[in-house]
Amino acid sequence: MDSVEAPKKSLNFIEAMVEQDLRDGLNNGRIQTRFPPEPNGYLHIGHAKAICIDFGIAEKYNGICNLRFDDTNPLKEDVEYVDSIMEDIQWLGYQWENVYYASDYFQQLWDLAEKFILDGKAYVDEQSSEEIAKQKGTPTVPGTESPYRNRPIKESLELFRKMNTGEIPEGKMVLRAKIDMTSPNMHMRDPIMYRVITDHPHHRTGWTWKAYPMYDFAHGQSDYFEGVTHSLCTLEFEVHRPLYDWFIDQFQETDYRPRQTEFNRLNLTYTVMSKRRMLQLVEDGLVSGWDDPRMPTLCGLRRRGYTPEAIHNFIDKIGYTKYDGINDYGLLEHAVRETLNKTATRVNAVLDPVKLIITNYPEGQVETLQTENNPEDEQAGIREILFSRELYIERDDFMEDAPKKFFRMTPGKEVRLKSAYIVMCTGCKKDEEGNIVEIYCEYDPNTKSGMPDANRRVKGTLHWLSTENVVEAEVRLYDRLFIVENPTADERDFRELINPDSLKVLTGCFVEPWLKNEPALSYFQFQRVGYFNIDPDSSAEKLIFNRTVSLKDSWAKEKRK
RNA sequence: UGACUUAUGGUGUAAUGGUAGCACUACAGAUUCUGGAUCUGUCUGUCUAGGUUCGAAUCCUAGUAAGUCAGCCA
Repeated sequence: MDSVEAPKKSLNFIEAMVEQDLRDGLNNGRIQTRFPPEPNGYLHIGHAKAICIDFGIAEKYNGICNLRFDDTNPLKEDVEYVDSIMEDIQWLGYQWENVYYASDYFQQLWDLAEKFILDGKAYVDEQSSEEIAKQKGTPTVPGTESPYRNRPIKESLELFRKMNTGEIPEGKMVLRAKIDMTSPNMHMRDPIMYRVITDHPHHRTGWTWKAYPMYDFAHGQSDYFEGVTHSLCTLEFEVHRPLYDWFIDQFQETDYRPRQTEFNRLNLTYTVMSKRRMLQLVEDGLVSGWDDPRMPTLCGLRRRGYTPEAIHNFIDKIGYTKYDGINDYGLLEHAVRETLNKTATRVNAVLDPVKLIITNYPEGQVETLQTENNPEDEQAGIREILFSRELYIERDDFMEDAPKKFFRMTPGKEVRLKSAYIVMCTGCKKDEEGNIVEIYCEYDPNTKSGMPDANRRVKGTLHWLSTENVVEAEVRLYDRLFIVENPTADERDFRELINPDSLKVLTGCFVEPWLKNEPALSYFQFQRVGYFNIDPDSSAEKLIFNRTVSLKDSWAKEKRK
């Protein structure tokens, strides 16, 4: 029988692996993932990619996903970030099964570390970090063993305990796994498991601990304690995997074990994604903060007008592979346009207003016209707009001497005023400097939208507002933050590569009056212009809109020719 | 010159030994009361060289190129 089912969307390699594991009956068919942020900064679109796979896999295969804060470095972490991270995850539409902290496992990790010492698999090294680094060798030169490597187990155990009492100053001792100093994998050359941090409290455990586990010892073991089956992370942890597996090999008690799988991180053109660089942008005042609408942070994108659906749409398009490429910023813009096109209410807004006078329209007359809220959505309904003799139109929509392909207002030509009448341009008035101050036209009363004559073919349609019925607004036009595709790869400092036009603030713009009562973050399509949302700093007294993304503009393209 | 990983149009991603497809971009055209959206079409691709096979983007070998790793960061 013929069927018209949509072709099955192919699985990405992680989904394929999970389905294979399920077929193999691995871990009794249990699927558990985790999203493990370090609470030391704000989440960005790259994290969103990780969140979507971590939570998405759990959701798709009836598993669970926990949120686990990887808080093993008290120097860098703060509660301040915990709340914003949770907010961003929920904004994306996900709910974790449990919230855990790596610091919840400090005792368990400690006991495990002692077991490693007792088993002769870890030792306390008293050398300086410089000495340890020197002995580590290089990728091409094998390392040499520490003189403390074969000290008595009892000695290591005593010293390890002292590392946690404050008796041992910072930097004087570390606990190291005893693996192989000649391994071609640097991470296997007796990696550090614990270091001492005495003069900084942990944001959750305070002064309880003086010895803190390193990522490699904390992360995999936390996965194991929690019962994670699929530990998904980005490509740079590939070389850590042998160590991840080695630790678990040493104490694994049943068939169960977590498996680490790496996927490509998200790189975006015209964007910097590293926490360090983003922090510099904030600290140098190059952006207004972490939630500056030009930032790739989730709070920045949210303020810019991106919706969770738009983010998901984008993440769906880019996929998960092991190839470390760079994604087009244009694809992100396409994703948000595609999403908002279906949902954004259309409104009239005139960003650069000039007065249009309909000379044959009765003075003082006001008509109430109807217009669609969204032609892409029949459910969206219609609303009323007021029409009168004097209107505002976009300065760009008039040219006194227009080229042939200019389909807008120019003397002697007809254009349609959206949802109103067809008008014929008759001229304009200029000031002494030649600036156009008024444009004149005559309307055809028989061409009101809905009337038979309104079906006349007219090339251009303009948006407009009645001068009687507008409210003023500030409009912030945002564009990509950098002028080069890959600021990180450029030899110049990335701060010199900032797009000087990434923000243009327009004042004296006009919008439909009802918009002043809409809540912050509401989003709209300014008809023929772009997608805009209401900035959180906006108020009924002072309306502020952010441009999320412009509409595609084939006239701009035509003009360039 | 070590280990690990990767290589499919300009970009991202499919094809799981059997017709190289999709999306974005670009470019045409149709259509349109948004120069938006929608629709149609066009351009452009399996890193190289060997091998296995009836058949290779896919498997093997070698090369080339790229990424990651030498924090008491994660």
